[in-house]
Amino acid sequence: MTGARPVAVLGPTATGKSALGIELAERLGGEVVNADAMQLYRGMDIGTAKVTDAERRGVRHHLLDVLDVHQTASVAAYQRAARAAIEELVAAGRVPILVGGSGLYVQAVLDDLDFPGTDPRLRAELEAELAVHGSAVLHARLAARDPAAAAAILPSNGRRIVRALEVIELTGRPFSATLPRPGAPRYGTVLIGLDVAAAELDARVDARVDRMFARGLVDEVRALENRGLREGRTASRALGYQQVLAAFDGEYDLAAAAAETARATRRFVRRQRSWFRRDPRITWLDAARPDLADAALALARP
RNA sequence: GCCGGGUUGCCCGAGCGGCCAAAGGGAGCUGACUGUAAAUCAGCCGGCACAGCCUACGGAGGUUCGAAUCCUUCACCCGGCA
Repeated sequence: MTGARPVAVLGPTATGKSALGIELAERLGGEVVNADAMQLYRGMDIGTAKVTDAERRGVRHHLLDVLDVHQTASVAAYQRAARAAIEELVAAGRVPILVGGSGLYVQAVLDDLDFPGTDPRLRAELEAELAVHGSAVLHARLAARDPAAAAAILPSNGRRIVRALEVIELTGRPFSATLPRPGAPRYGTVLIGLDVAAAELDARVDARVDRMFARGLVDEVRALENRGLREGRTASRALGYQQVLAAFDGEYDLAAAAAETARATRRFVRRQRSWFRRDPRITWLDAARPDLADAALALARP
């Protein structure tokens, strides 16, 4: 019983977060809580580089495989489930290790984000309006009802405008369109960021994509297609899956799908960096350093 | 060997005498981000001593007040004829 604080392992994809998470869990007497939006899905294994049973080495993982591909993921639901899992672990004297690269999901757990409700019908109406009239029209409406939100959301960002209008409609209150500045992390969590030099990460991404295809991503996608992958708003967009589906549709061949996946992943890495970069609570470690686990451990229990 | 088509910025590609540092796309870089977030969206993207200048549209030369755009020639690529 170490009594160590919860740890969050963050950073861009392909830096080895999963492996470090398992190592920390072993050495701290903890369990892993997934913070990766796509690994929530059952059957999305190869393309999300989900850790296998063997790789888990007996370490328990939470919030993996909790959604079917046709279901739409939701940060709010994730927030509830992840917090519940963490609180249970803490109560049981186990150390929660939050591992993942979905910035918003991580922040939803560790920061004071309250997600107002949602209403499928209202949402559908707004989306229909968006499709017909365009985002500028909706933005004008937002400007009239919530000037602050309108100022923070660009007129071209239809998705965010729709959600803002939905919240205002539902709650009668303004929409928080800006992220809260990071405060003290919930549970006293220690935030550890993993990153590697750009060239090295590019190489890792290429290798990972090659491995995905070599290990049967195409078959995995085909199987998931039968389980409603195409109907899934979230899952069908996942890197690799999206590209393989496009190849099935004849947009390009599988070789191009692989190349496209690698490219899209690199873009994704950039967005992940720009998300995590501004969080001053994160202590960054070079994922390539040989004593990575020890360094992380030293941060976890000073 | 002859005839025709082509060579544009990191890549693809438009331009066909001035309004061209050169449309558009991609790549790259930066940023926003509260219920699809591996999503959605934005800015930058030849250089500099930056309301101007320099370099640049395969190479060299020429016509013109002015050329990526016209002419000559050389190189390479593609198609047709020998």
